[in-house]
Amino acid sequence: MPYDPSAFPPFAVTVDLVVLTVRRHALCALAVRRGEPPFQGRWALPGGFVRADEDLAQAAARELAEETGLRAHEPAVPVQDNGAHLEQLATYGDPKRDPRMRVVSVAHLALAPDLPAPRAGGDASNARWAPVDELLQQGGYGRDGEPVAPLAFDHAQILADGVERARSKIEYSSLATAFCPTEFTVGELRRVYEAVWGVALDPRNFHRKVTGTPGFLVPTGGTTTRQGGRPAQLFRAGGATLLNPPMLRPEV
Amino acid sequence: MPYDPSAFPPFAVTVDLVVLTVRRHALCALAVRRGEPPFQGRWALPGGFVRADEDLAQAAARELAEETGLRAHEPAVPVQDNGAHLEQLATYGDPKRDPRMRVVSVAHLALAPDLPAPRAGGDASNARWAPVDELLQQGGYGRDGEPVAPLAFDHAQILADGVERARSKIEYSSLATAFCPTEFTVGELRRVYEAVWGVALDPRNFHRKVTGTPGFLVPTGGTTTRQGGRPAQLFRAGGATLLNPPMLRPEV
DNA sequence: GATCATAGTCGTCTGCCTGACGATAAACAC
DNA sequence: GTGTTTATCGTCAGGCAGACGACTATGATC
Repeated sequence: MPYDPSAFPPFAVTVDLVVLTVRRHALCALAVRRGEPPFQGRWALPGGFVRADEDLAQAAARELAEETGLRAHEPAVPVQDNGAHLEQLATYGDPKRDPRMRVVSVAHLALAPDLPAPRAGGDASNARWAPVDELLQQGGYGRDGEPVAPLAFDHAQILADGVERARSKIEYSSLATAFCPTEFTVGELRRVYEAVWGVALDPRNFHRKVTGTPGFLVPTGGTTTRQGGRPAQLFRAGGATLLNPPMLRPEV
Repeated sequence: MPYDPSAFPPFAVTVDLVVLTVRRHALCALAVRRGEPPFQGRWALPGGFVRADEDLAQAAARELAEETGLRAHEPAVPVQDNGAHLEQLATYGDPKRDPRMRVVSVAHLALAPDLPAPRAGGDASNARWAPVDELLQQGGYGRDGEPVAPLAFDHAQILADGVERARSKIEYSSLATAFCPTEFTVGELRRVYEAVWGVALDPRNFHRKVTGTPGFLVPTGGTTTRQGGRPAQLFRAGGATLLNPPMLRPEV
């Protein structure tokens, strides 16, 4: 017994993705250049329509794979083998958020390790990793001095919400490891926290904290000297998803 | 320049509400009885279609007012004058969640002080406050011994997600005061935490904690003896929304 | 090869917060 | 008055976090 279609207004439903990674000590997000109006030529978050037979999480995972080649992991599953963490973020449905028609967008948040340069439809100039600070500053100037146009639609708000979610979630979950490759050092993990929070952390206290939190890190036995200096132990992400006690973001 | 309507599948978009309150030491949710198929006669969460010119938050506030008479407060605004806290919870869009057609539901979470009995369309027998434990137990028996049918659609999942959100959010925010009337005692606030978390808390340590957290509680100067025993100081919710340090849920 | 710079790891100390719990205070019921 | 209930203050020991000293193991430089 289908509804009478005239009994409710029809909506288009899309998924938009906040894909975050840490590159060169900076928190970066994936941005794609819009090829058609509205906001033609402006940067936007990747996204697309949800298909008729598709769950929201499936649609987000499909878009993520199309844009980055990443496979998505469910939130509950520990991150492994270069897959990305993917979770629902929030839903945006202001009647005027898309000038063409009524579009409700279910935004998702993905956390990925550092990746090779992205390709959007094979065209590298239409997709890039950009520091979130740069994407979020309104009407400012980028690192290269050229003016920065704000993101299309309400994507600046969505990105800001995604960044805030990531910042708070690495406090009490092991999600920071989603930014790291399968094997990583304590120092690399610390640089992730420093980039996401934008603060400097004491290496000694950080080391004590993460190695002392049960289930967070599992030593693999290997060592590496990637960063120079004394070789560091390698770790994998442990089974714990909730950290107890949590990592504490330093006061303002 | 509207989209070609054939370029994407049409969706119906609804808002569903998890309205929580604390009654008689139990965390309760608002449930309404369905008057038509599917799931006719079963209990469900209140909700309805988003209108063509309505934002998602507006739709949720409208539904909340229709069901309870409560006015909604934005998440950032301190709770006052018997308004309820209202925030977006999550969005549910499984293609099969409604057997009639493709419906995407943007669930919202509302926290309200103890209220008089609800009325749904004026009919009291079709709306009630039910303990969440009772609504969530699958195929069990209620307090009166009669069998409990599970909630309609995927509403058990939505309710469970809402309860979990509330449980974790009162840890690090002042949201527990949304369950209290404008003026309340430390003991009343403690009973809110005990009901939501389902644990017993030490009255002395709780008192020290909440009165010592800056910005959480503001004494009004009055006292009350509502609960019997020695008169207690009355407080209002302070301006702080984020508690630092947070309230800690006792270990399992 | 000695020295230096870099990064990692282990300890120590102090202050704060927490949980456990004793003690006192102010109302009501009998 | 005595008992009961709830509120409120205090004390004490253990744990964790921030500040920071010390030592280790590598590569770079002279």
